[in-house]
Amino acid sequence: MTAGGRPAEPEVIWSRPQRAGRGPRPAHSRESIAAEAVRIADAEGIEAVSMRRVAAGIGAGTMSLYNYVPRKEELYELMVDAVSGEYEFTAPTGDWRADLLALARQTRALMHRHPWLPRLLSPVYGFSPNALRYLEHSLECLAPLDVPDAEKLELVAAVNGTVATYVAGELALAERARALPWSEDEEQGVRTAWLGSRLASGEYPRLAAAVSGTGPVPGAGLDMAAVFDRSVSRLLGAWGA
Amino acid sequence: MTAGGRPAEPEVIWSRPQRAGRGPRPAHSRESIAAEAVRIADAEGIEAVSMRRVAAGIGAGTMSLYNYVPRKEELYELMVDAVSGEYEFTAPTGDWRADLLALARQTRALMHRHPWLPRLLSPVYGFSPNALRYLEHSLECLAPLDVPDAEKLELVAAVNGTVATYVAGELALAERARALPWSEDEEQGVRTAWLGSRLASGEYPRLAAAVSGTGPVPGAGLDMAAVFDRSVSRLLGAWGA
DNA sequence: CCCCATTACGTACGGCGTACGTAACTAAGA
DNA sequence: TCTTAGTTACGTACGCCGTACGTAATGGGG
Repeated sequence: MTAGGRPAEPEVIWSRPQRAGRGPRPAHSRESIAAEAVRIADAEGIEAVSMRRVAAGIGAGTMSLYNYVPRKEELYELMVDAVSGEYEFTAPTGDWRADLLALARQTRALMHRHPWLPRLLSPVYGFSPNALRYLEHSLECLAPLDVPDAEKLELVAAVNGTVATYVAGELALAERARALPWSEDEEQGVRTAWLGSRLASGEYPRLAAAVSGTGPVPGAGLDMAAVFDRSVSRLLGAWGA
Repeated sequence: MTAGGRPAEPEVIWSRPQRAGRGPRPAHSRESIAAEAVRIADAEGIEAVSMRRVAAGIGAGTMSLYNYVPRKEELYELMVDAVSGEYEFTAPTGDWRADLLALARQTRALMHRHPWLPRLLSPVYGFSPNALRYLEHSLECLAPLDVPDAEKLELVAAVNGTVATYVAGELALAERARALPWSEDEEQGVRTAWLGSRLASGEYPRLAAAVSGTGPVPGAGLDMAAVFDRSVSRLLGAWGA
């Protein structure tokens, strides 16, 4: 082990004790660190989250942060778990499809509050404490569904995948515009113009016909919430009786 | 416009001419640049792809690359389009579900060949030339399906979302292990141990029961290809008659 | 033929993740 | 109670990164 007590062995951050027995009491907590990182990401985008920024934000020296978070990757894991704590789980109603749709709506709202979340969501973070609470609650909602447990987990994964992809699409233009020196409208404008010119080439007749009805962009004037509900409901309809 | 001819205005890289009329003939092409970036990402991971590395790889000065690619983000866009060219489109059979499943299998194989692809896939890249070819072909396969065109695009998006999420899950442990100084087995070991200890706490009874059958990990001994087919087929089953 | 847009690219700046060394601190063991 | 070993805090430094900018070379259009 190095002088600073920073291990280079495989570990999961959640199994690390927050407080070791021996030395001075830690001046910070994982919660406050995660909260600061989330604050920065919400305000300025995920690319503004750096070890230096977060450390400064909680009033610590940069390298002190490494006593709490072994790598930046683990900081991301903390962030995802922190916002996963925002779910409000209510008792299952008995209608598992309605319950899962309500959960999916919560996920969508969560991602709109934290637009960096879809990008950061990774299957390897899927076993953080709050992720486990989420899975447990999902299984509780799925109690009335008579399929093997393994398939229930598949169902939850499928729903979450659909939700993540859907909301990523909703947020994509805005997120990209925030990271670049021009506005979302300008971004949308050049993309639409490019697409229009390609479609006018006649190489993609079916696509041209398909987008001629609506705008080609993910949500020009549509009620996104309604489309979202419909997509998730359709997926849920593929399971069970 | 700056001295170097590098615009800071909104634009889509695909609408930029590869060759301007005036000066010396460009020594490189977008294709070769994208190919080099893909080569690096395949061999050493997406985080090894830097403007310096790619420029050096094609035998150019670092800043020369900016004559071809205005920002690193656009390099990613080139990469995604480049590998999207690996699809082999065959004539629709008339069975749209089979055709779309075959396409989904190709996507899965593509992502296994280029494990960085799921991470990089972004809805804003969805209109690159090869993405348009893909969409056009998908619509061709969906000709027998009698639903509005807009819904067909929704269907394609839903399938791709499911595929991306699924394969990201397949690759997650391996990709994370490659980026960290330990092996996939070690990574899997510590994650499994952590999960086991949490489940043993009794806080998640349903989850504990659900994972007691199989291992908790995405694919311990399962036939992933079969599970994949089943997931996609189920989704396809939710559409049409 | 010559002008000037365009290509090529070296230098430099501010930021990043993080290895490492050192000093201050405190709980556990003698 | 005193020692000591493990822990926290954090400054410094290294090697990367993306990219702004300035300058020299190049070659097609008027």
